[in-house]
Amino acid sequence: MALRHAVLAALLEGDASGYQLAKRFDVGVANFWSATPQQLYRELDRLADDGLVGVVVVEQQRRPNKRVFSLTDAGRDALRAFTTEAPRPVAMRDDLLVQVQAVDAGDADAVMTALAARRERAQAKLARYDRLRDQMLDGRSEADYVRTADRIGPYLTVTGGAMYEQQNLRWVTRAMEIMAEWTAPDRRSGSEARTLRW
Amino acid sequence: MALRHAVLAALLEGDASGYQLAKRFDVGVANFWSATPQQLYRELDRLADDGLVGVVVVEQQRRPNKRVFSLTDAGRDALRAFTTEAPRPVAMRDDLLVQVQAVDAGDADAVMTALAARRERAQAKLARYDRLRDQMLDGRSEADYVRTADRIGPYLTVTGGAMYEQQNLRWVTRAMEIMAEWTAPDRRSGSEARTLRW
DNA sequence: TCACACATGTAACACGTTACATGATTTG
DNA sequence: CAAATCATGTAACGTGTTACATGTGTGA
Repeated sequence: MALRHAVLAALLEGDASGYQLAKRFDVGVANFWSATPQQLYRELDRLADDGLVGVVVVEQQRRPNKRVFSLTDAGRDALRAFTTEAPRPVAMRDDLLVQVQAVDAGDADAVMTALAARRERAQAKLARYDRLRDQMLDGRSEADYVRTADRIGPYLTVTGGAMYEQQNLRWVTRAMEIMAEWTAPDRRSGSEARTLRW
Repeated sequence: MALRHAVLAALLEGDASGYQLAKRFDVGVANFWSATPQQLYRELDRLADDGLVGVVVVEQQRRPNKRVFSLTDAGRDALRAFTTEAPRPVAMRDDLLVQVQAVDAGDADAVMTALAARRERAQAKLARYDRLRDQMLDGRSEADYVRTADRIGPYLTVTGGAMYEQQNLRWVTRAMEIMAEWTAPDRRSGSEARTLRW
């Protein structure tokens, strides 16, 4: 049940509607958890049922009404309790890794293209995280920030996100080099270069 | 449907029983995908139904019989086709990141403990991946390996795994330093050090 | 003798994805 | 005038987790 707590944690940043949360949890943006809008609407209803979040319907003249959610004391307690539980180990689940693993029996060119696409994504996310981090620092040095800011959680996760994407870039780059070397035409005789031995 | 293809990719390494695959896909060992035994049994049945894997029941005298699965030509085709599809972007889903994000409203000591545990895990996995990689290289340099080995997929994913764990170590270490600094007793007045301002 | 490895599975549930549906307003 | 944004949701399905059940053989 980590989605619950991810939602609660997101509400620490301020009250929000399902729609706003959906943006924070978008795969392309999320730096500590990602989820689809439907997951959020479902979970928010449950959280409200369980009294961990409060709901206020905000009537808007020119927009559909929105339900603005906020942490209740019970929600805050649940979140605190969550931080004391052993986090479950992360499971590797990346399609691209499966494609790379299977490249020997697959289409090397297609995998190369996928690696290049991943590289672009990583670069974009890295840039986004760096910007976010700079906004948080607001001119201060890290040491200074740590001494003066009122939250470190978001700073640590955004730093983690940036480091993760940097690592992604390094790996993708290296993998592409090795694959290029592997599929190089001088590597093995004639037509065997790209289509392998089965 | 990436589990399917992960299973097919695993069978490239050789025929295996559900039990053997379960070990390869174990969270603590897996370097390109992880899955529980139940997922595998379920998926293997489906793959067999769909003719992507073949089954041979091996009778054993002192052991329960086992069903040994192998790739069929159709399975190989499906795997190849999979390598040409756009991989879906990875979704961030790590309990520890949620805990870190929420540390400002949570138990900082407990999160520290969790970070330390993650550091140990990362170190262990890194050591495992390094060993695996050394076994593959078998004394050869990387350049040499790429020229002579008959598969690169597993080498690339194990390299990725190792790099990923190294990055994990770097982040955890840094996060712990920053958190230690943050929770340091001289930081803010008295009892406010660990329990925050709400 | 106790725990672990081998080997298989069922049932139930929780979580995540995809497709679809609705309808107003703002921006280009 | 079309597309994007705001704002909500349902239905159906696919994937992943947890708990349980069964039984033999090996090693400390």
